[in-house]
Amino acid sequence: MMKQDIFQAIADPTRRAILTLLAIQALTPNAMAEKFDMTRQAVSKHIKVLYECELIKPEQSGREIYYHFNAKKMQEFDHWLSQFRQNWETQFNQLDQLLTTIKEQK
Amino acid sequence: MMKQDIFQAIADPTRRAILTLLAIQALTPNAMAEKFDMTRQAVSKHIKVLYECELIKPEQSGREIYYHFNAKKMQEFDHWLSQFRQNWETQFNQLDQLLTTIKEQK
DNA sequence: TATATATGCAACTTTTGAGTTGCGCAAATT
DNA sequence: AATTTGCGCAACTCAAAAGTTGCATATATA
Repeated sequence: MMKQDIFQAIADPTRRAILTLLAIQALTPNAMAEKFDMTRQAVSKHIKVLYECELIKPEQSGREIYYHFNAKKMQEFDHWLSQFRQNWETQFNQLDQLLTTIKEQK
Repeated sequence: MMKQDIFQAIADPTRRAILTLLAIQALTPNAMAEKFDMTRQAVSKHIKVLYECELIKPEQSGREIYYHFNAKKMQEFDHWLSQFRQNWETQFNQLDQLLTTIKEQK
């Protein structure tokens, strides 16, 4: 498992749109293909990428497969991003200080 | 401006490493190239991508260019992620409830 | 049982992107 | 002034990824 890179997975705009859709409700591959102007097979390949990095989960229902958004996996991004969070808070505090200093000089 | 996609920029592992480096301290292209086993020109291309989506900012100093991490831009990513945050909190609450129910049944 | 539908897999083409080599320009050094 | 150094740009190669067509399989429906 984890054949695919989660960063690579969200790099594609179509896959991001799929994730946004699935975050609202689970859908079958056919239903997704109808939403985008794309063949079913093309969507199917995106699904494979998203599935392999565990961003979505399949739920078999007869011959249909409903794909669900896996929120837990999305948190990996959040974790990666957190290394910068300290940094941007600092940069903004510095900006705040600068603005305050300018104000006081007036 | 904004020729490059921020998601695309982050998709590459080398560019992610560059961002991590620059979040700690500003560096010149040559300094970055030394960190990775890569030609300066290869790094230079990554710099271009990161610059064009405003994830880094150049600071000219003589003939050297120090590139700084732009924390503000990274927040855009955070913003995109926030659409799922509600979702994953919900999914975890549901999991919590399920686990609680199972416990109570014992 | 025959047929239609939903899906995944494989082969192929086309596009994109990472990395290299070579060049030119501007700032430092001699 | 000549040379070295730091950098960006353009052309090229090569690998990966997006999308297509065709096919196989499994589940419904007639």
